[in-house]
Amino acid sequence: MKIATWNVNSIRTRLEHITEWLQNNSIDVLCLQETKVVDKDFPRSPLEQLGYHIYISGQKSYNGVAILSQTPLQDITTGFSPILGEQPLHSQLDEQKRVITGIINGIRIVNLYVPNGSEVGSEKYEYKLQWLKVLKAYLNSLLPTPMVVCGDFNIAPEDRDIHTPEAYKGRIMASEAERQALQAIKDLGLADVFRKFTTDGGQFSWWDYRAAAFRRNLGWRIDHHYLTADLYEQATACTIDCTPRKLEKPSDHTPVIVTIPPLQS
DNA sequence: ATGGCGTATCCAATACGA
Repeated sequence: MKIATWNVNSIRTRLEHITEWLQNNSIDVLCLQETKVVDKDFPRSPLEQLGYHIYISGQKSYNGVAILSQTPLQDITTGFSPILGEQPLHSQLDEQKRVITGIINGIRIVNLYVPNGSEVGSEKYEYKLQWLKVLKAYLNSLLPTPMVVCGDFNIAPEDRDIHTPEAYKGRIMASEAERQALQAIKDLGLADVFRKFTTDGGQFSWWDYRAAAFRRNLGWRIDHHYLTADLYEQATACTIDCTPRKLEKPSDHTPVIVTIPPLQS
């Protein structure tokens, strides 16, 4: 079973890239971020025609997540509140549509669009750290079900995940507090499955649109799959597909795919 | 230090991303 994550930076603008990519790759579950569209305007039919069931949580202009699955998902919920309870903090964080989850073959898929954070020390940075703290509680509540937690984390876990780490030391997506917040989540029993297969640097999932960053491979690896121990052991591959990033008018991110055995006992 | 590019929106100039 192949589970992919892809920040598409507007699903309406990227629709042809997405349908073409799905036709060329046997993807069972696709987790999308930054769909940037309200639910009533989500382009369902072109994706349903490819056999996908569609689960969405969108908003106008910003954020928005979706799961496409060849098999129907169970227990779909969106946001923190259904799992953590209706508290003011959770409701407030749920105004931005960044979380959707469901179960397939006994595996819980969690699709996340972690806040960007803008700049270290900014209000948005504090929001990001608070959001990550709530995310940890959210994921803890979902355990011990086997999980694939994937999405755009907007954090480079290590220096080898950044093209020029010394230039970004302590900056947004590389700061110590962000990395510690991510580590606290991993300490629940989740592991970055890309690193099971690849220790190299220079492996990225996002490249700035500016300064010909993609052509020069000046990127960051900020799109990840975190797996519970059982699934991590069973995973047979995790690959970054740079093909869509080469197209005309691409997303600034490219898909990352994990392969795990089809059925869980 | 800034902007560099791209997307969305009250379609023009601004917010936001990473």
